[in-house]
Amino acid sequence: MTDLLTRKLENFAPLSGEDRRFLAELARPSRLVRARTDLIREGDRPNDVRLVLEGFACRYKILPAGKRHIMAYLVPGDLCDLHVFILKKMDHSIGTLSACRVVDIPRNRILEMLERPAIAQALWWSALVDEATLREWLVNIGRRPAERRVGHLLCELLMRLQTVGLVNGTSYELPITQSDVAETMGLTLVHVNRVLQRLRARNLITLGSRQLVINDVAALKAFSEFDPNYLHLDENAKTLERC
Amino acid sequence: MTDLLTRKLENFAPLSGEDRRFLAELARPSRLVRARTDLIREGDRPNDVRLVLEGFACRYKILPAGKRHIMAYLVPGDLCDLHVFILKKMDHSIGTLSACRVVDIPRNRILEMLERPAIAQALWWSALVDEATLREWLVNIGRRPAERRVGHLLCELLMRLQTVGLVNGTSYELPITQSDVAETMGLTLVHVNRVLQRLRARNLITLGSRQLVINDVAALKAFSEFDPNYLHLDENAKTLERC
DNA sequence: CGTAAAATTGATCTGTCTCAACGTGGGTGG
DNA sequence: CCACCCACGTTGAGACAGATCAATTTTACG
Repeated sequence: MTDLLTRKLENFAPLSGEDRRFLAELARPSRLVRARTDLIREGDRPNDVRLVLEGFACRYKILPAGKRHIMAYLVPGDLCDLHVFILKKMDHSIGTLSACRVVDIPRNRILEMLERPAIAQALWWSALVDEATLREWLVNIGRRPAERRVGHLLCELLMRLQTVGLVNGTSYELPITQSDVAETMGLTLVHVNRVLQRLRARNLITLGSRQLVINDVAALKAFSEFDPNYLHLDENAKTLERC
Repeated sequence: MTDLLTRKLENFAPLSGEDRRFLAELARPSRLVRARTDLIREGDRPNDVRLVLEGFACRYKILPAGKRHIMAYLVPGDLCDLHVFILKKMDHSIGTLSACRVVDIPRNRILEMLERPAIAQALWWSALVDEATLREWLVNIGRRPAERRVGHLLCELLMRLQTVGLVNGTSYELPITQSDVAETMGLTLVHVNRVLQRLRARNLITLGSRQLVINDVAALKAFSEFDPNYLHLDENAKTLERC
């Protein structure tokens, strides 16, 4: 439960004991945020970086017609806005989906982090994986039919939550609403509902009361054309290169 | 025509004369690549960074069904794969759409670039803008009907090509195929054709023989819900912050 | 000039949306 | 601790944007 960030970053770069200690201390003053609350809004200039410890948050934009589109999920261990040091204004908002525990990490803390080579490299890795994920989502939404699209999302979350130890066998907590899924996939909530029923009917998943069970992981992955290489999880660099 | 990269980066960070000289020299040994040719493929481990000087290239993935999806356009002045130093394997391919002039910049050249604070900052800015563009595309594909979707793309290209001086008034060369547009927008080539006709009928654009004229920029932007803030062009930082 | 790539047109089909109810479970105030 | 209530999930019927299939015309170019 503790040290999710460490756990996640270690997936990529080997960290020293001191690195680990440093990261563990980051999570010190955390706060609770209720569901459906904005952490930062489009147009704001961010002052610090947020780290999610518990719960699901998301990046989103609101369209002129008032509809929300979700562009990324932030799950425990995820860090937002390393951008802080470069871009002046947020071009999108970040809000919680479920109740969350978050930490606000001030700028100078981040600068200290970036001075530790292993952490810095792992942080860039994480930023690049976020970008790769965006590309995969683009393909997912652009090209796959609704059923595969939703299946793909469930597979991705399985992998991501696994890296922070939030998966029990083949099951994880999914504290979001069907309407959230709809706003993520560019679908209607009505259609998401039917799609989930069809995934259940195919005996691929069991979903109820915020708990997802993937009945047959290999089958769901195959069905959803899920190829995890975009998550770059197998690149546990033993070499420390320059950042 | 020369120094597109300089021109682009200056949009964000003020560069010294020496910075400019440095960037100008980068483009030295350039090569021509014919249309529809891969520059690098999914699975490859990149050795150097590519810079596009002329023509259009794109990032793409091929789906199991054999269909290609384009996830980004690379236009003159665009740099690919700063990732080189972090990620081991390409999770997507890059290929030319039209004939292109490109430069291959070796690793050590890049390291030298990153040692120049102004250039380094501008480079990170550019990477973050690429990511923001991906998010905007996600919304575009996920939520907007075909006509607006295509209009949005044309507006974005107008802005991006403007920053490198490739726009004449309100017109620019668009050396890509309707089928390329289809593969970018998650639409059918047949439907893209009809959409373009409708945009012409609305008197928003004139398009023929690789040349696009936007008849009424304000109208097209409004119609396409185009808000350029995600390109972060107005942030000509006069301050040099730490990277 | 000939030929292949690109653009265009027409007819039909379908996945997803829209609108409109209705069911349900878990939290909260009385 | 029960009853109410509201957010969430579910179901049905009908409409439509965009897909598919299949030609045909136009353009670029060797």
